[in-house]
Amino acid sequence: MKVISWNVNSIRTRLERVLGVLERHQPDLLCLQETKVTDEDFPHTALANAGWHAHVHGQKTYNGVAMISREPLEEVVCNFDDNPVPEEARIIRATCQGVRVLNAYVINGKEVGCDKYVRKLAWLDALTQTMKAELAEPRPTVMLGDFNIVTDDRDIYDADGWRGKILCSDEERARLQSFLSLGMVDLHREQTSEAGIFTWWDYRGGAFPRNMGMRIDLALGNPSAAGICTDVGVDRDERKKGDWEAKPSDHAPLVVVLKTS
DNA sequence: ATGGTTGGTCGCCAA
Repeated sequence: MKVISWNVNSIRTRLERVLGVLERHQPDLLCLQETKVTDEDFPHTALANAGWHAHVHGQKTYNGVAMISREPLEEVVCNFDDNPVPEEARIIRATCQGVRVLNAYVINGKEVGCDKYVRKLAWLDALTQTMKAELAEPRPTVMLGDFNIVTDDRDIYDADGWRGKILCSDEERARLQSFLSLGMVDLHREQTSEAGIFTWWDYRGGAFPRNMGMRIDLALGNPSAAGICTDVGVDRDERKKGDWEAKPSDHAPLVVVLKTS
């Protein structure tokens, strides 16, 4: 089964690209972040006409997550209990072909120490509790999405310049470690230890052509999921395409392949 | 440190 995670940065602006990714990759499941649309205004019809099911958890203007699949998903849950920011639509989970999938859009945090940063850490702490409860089930479980955290120096173009700053602080990395302490592994890092694999490039300053990026979109899996994960890769072409005529998202899709029976 | 681009929405906020 193929699962893709992609911060689409507005599904309405990039609907044609979403349809293109679905057509090109033929995934079983596409997990989107930053759909930036209410459930009412989500382009349900266009996706249904192309043969896809969509489960959505959105809001006006900001955030928003969605799961788009060939077959209907099971056990769909929006949001999570004890969320310190319940009004922000940042997580949706569902079961696809027996695999539990959590699709998360982690708070950016803006700057270390500010109120948004404090909320980011609290939200991640609460998510850890939800993750722990999910892992009580022995089935393959994957959490993927835009984590807005750079794991280590290999995952950013200028590690020294960013050290301790937002996305790279010890406190954020400790929250990432807490997921690993639950037994989850970074499925991408199971495949390669190579430095300079990025999933996001700033729109500003020609960051993409200069490859000034970061790996902040991740796929974590429990041992059961890791055991059947055969490939993880970044669809860099999707970020590349589009110079000025067909605008890309600032994130590239992260493609995860699991060998399900 | 600022930079400076994009999206939603229409004066800015967020990333």
